[in-house]
Amino acid sequence: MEKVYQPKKYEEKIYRLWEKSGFFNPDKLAKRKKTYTISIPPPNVTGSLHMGHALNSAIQDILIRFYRMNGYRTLWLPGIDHAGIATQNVVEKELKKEGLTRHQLGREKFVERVWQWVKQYGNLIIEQFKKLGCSCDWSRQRFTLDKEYAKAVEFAFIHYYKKGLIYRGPRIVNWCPRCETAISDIEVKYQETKGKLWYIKYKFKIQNSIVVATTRPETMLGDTAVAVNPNDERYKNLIGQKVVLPLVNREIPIIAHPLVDKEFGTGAVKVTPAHDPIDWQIGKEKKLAVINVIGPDGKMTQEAGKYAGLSVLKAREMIIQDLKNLNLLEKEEEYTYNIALCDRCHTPIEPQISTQWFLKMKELAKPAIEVVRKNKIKIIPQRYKKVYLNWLSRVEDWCISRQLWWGHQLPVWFCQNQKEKFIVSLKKPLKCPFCGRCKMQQSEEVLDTWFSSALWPFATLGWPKKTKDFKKFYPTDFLSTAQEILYLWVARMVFSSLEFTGKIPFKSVYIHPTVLAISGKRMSKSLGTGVDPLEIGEKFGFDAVRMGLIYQISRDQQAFKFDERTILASRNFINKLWNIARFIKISTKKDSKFKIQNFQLKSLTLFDKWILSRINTIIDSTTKKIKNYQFGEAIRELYDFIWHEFADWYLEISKIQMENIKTKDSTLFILYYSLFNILKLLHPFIPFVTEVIWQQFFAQKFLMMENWPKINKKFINKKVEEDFKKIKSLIVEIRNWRKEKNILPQEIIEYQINKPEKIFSENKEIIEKLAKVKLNCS
RNA sequence: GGGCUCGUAGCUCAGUUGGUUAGAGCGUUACGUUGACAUCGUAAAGGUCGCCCGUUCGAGUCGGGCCGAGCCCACCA
Repeated sequence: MEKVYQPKKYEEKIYRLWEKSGFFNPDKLAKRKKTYTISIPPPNVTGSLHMGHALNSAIQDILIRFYRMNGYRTLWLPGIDHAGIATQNVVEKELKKEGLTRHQLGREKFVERVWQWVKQYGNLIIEQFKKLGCSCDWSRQRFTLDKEYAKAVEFAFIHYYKKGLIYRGPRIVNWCPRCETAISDIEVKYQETKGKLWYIKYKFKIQNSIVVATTRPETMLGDTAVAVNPNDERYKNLIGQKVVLPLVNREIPIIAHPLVDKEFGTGAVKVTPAHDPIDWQIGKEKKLAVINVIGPDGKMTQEAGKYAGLSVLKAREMIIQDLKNLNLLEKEEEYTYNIALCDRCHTPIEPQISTQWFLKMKELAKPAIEVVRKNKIKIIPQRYKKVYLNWLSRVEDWCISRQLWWGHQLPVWFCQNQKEKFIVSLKKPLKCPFCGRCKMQQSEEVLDTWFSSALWPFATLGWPKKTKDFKKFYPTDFLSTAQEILYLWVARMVFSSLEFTGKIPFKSVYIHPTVLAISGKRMSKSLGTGVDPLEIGEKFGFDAVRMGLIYQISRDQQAFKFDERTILASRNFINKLWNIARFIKISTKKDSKFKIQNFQLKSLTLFDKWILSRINTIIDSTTKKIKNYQFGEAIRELYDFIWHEFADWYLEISKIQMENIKTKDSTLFILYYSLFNILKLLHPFIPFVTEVIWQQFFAQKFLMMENWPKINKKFINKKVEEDFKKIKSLIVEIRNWRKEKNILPQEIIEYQINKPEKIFSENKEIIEKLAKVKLNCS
């Protein structure tokens, strides 16, 4: 064994050995009865390992390794998400470098390109998981667009449709007039912009007027109401009356709606259901007409009358001028607001009405609420339970269609002659049931990525087929994830699972803390605040990355600032562990007659009894802490114990005890006993180095497959621990005395222990020697 | 705007039912290459536990208020 542990020399080698052993695969553990299953939250295929992944996979691997050592048949099922929008964007950017757009390529060719990209780069993150030591069963790896998985997705869609839970209808979407596509909320970026707020008079038929404030006067052409807050005293008596829309001369009603803010502008707001999400919602509730005045190309439509064909900005200019001329513009103010931009091309978003597919949520949400309310699924930390329940209890219907090319195409077939007629079917119908002659065409749309990942925990096990895996490993035991996808993903898995399997998808959900930059800001590439776990791993080893991250989490915290110094501290600790093992190995070599198997516990010293008691206490608390998901607490306790009790004290004591023939063998035995238990306790946290050390002692065996230590209660002895504390303070006393008298360590001048306790007199020799060891300053 | 979290040593953080002298790592200072380890050891300096009020024999810990930092969600005419 070298003086310094070199992770680079061992980590890859050990991982290959593990993989070769086959023990990541539960089929190799078939004799075991109890199972423990985790489905990995599938990273995006475009993804690269970031701190969140590193932390999350460390957590999952700790549990998998812990339960594997506890005799469970463990399955950690890995996989990757096709991540619709994200992936499509990446490939589009690639194309752009070649001067191509996806439209030039055509759908089929484009999708082919994406697959190529996936094959080339899609496995990068998997390799990175391996670097971290994740003991996933790679033979069961899944991708959300695999053929089998795609079937499950279509099956789910058809099931919902047949049950009447899926419907088609108009909805307002974020529309990018440059890309000419609807984009998702995630793709919309908000940017603070200085603009103007215009106050426009809408006149009543006879006299007076009501003034509305807007940043987008051009949309007024599509106004179908003016809304005020129902509790606004100023306008109460106007509700129900009509005003004349300027320039257009259409009569529109004044309505009341709680979404209107009394404080904003004049407290009266124009309602344009066709071009604003909130207005759309108000319009839906109040059954207002929807008038489209801006087309998909960003130009004014025929409905805009004399402004038709103008760009939005040009129309705005003219309208302001016209209003001024009519003396209908009361005033204009400087105003700063968040403008919605397309993430890709920075064009302002034009909300547009389009036809989309929806999943009715009300009925599905009910059981998903129940299982969490009744703690059938436990959410940790508990406070997220409220967040989950809150969201589900007022969830709206889920828009599941996306106008993208990369994803699961809807299993919906349209008649070519009667464009609005369609059937829902797994296979392409041979004959069109509507016109009887056309070749039916599949819907061009794809499903929201989350629709497929909602099926993840069971679809990865072969559902809807009743596979052996599904029967054996479902429901899964544990899901660990980041807080921001509690609704996007977790809630959706819960109701999907209840609907399709009748079971909960997992027993516990653990929301891990967010890893922030040391500045306290979110880690993000675009902010330049990201820290790359791979770089740090190359520098300090991946055990250290795992341990350093875990070291920083505690109880119910929601975030922590990533501190590289904990990785350094972990690296140092790992080296300390290495040298503890090295010391024990060297000590054994000196005594070639020693055989651990032959040894029996007898004639133990106080110090032996003390460390035995401590180790068994630690076994107990580490076990409990891992079971309770207190990973940070567990590793911090192990760190303190191993360094500051076992190494600082027992190892020093053992050197003295091994000089004495009477205590030599028992001391060596205790050293072994301690080391082996320590290695086992640490293995889930730092699997590589513990395995490397283990193999220094047992070349043919895997620590990964060893039994988790069992607490031996008869070793726990509080009296001994108390006695040891007393001895410790006596040693400090002696040390200080020697220091005062300026006695060098090698000088044999004895301290007169003038205390009557037996433990002092009985251990006089060791105490005095220890005091010398601890006195190493001049 | 809604929800949530945090404020303890120069920095990053522990401190589980309120109870002696508030801990660790890094950093700083001094000393030390003692056969496991300098990725180490021994020690030292460094804290009115954000501020105010309350409950209590007793508060870093419980309650209320204030100030400050940040996370998540929603996104505003």
